[in-house]
Amino acid sequence: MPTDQCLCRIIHHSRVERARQSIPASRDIDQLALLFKALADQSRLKILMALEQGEMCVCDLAAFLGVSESAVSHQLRMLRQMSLVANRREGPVLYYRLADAHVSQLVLVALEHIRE
Amino acid sequence: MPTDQCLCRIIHHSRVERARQSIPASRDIDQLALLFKALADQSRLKILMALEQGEMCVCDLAAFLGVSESAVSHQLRMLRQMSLVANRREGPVLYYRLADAHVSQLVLVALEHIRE
DNA sequence: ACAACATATGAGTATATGCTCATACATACG
DNA sequence: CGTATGTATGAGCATATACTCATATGTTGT
Repeated sequence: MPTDQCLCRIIHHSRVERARQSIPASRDIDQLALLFKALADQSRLKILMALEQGEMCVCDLAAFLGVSESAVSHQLRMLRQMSLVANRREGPVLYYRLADAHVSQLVLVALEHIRE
Repeated sequence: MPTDQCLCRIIHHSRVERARQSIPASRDIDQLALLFKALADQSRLKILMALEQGEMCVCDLAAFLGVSESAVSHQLRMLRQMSLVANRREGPVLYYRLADAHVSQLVLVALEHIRE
């Protein structure tokens, strides 16, 4: 009988310890979860994928998604907070773009995964 | 005055068209959102990062996270549905492991992003 | 300074998510 | 077989999320 066996409450202490020591700080995990949350929505994903083709203003994105500009603005706010997009003002118009290369990378790897 | 300007409802049609044509199928976006949803939770992230150190059984994970085994089981189910983890039975015990390399990759890129 | 446009934000509401609790299933062992 | 262990699942509830609507902000042109 393997002493290793899990008899409910008698667990593999060494594995639990190993996991405890390897895991990033709780603050980082928090941020990770927020980042993935920002990506976990169809509309926001569409926004990001649209922006891979070049910058667009809020009403472009609203038209593209077929939703209200207010809704888009709320979503852009979340994407901005997670540094996924950045904007540039030209007169009264705000042009949004992808903030950095990580965004495309994440979407790319995720696409590979679901198409495996 | 740039003809390009966004006068509310008069948008950059060409950009919207370009975005429309470049975007993946709606079904793929759906799957992407589900995948990121699965990653958008502290407990599930901890599970995945723990499993990078090697396979663990359900009660290991429950002890590690400090939550009920039922809660872990629910979360593992979601991770399984998104093919993020796989399991192996040894007697009554199920050992979980990461399903493929994409998982680590996604977490790695995401960590880079939040630490930028 | 005022009006109009582009966008942002806050409050409120409907739905989705993550847990708990109870129960069911699968395997091992006497 | 019946019991115990390990895990899975379903229903129900508390909280979080995404939208709408109303309002605020910032910019331009007159």
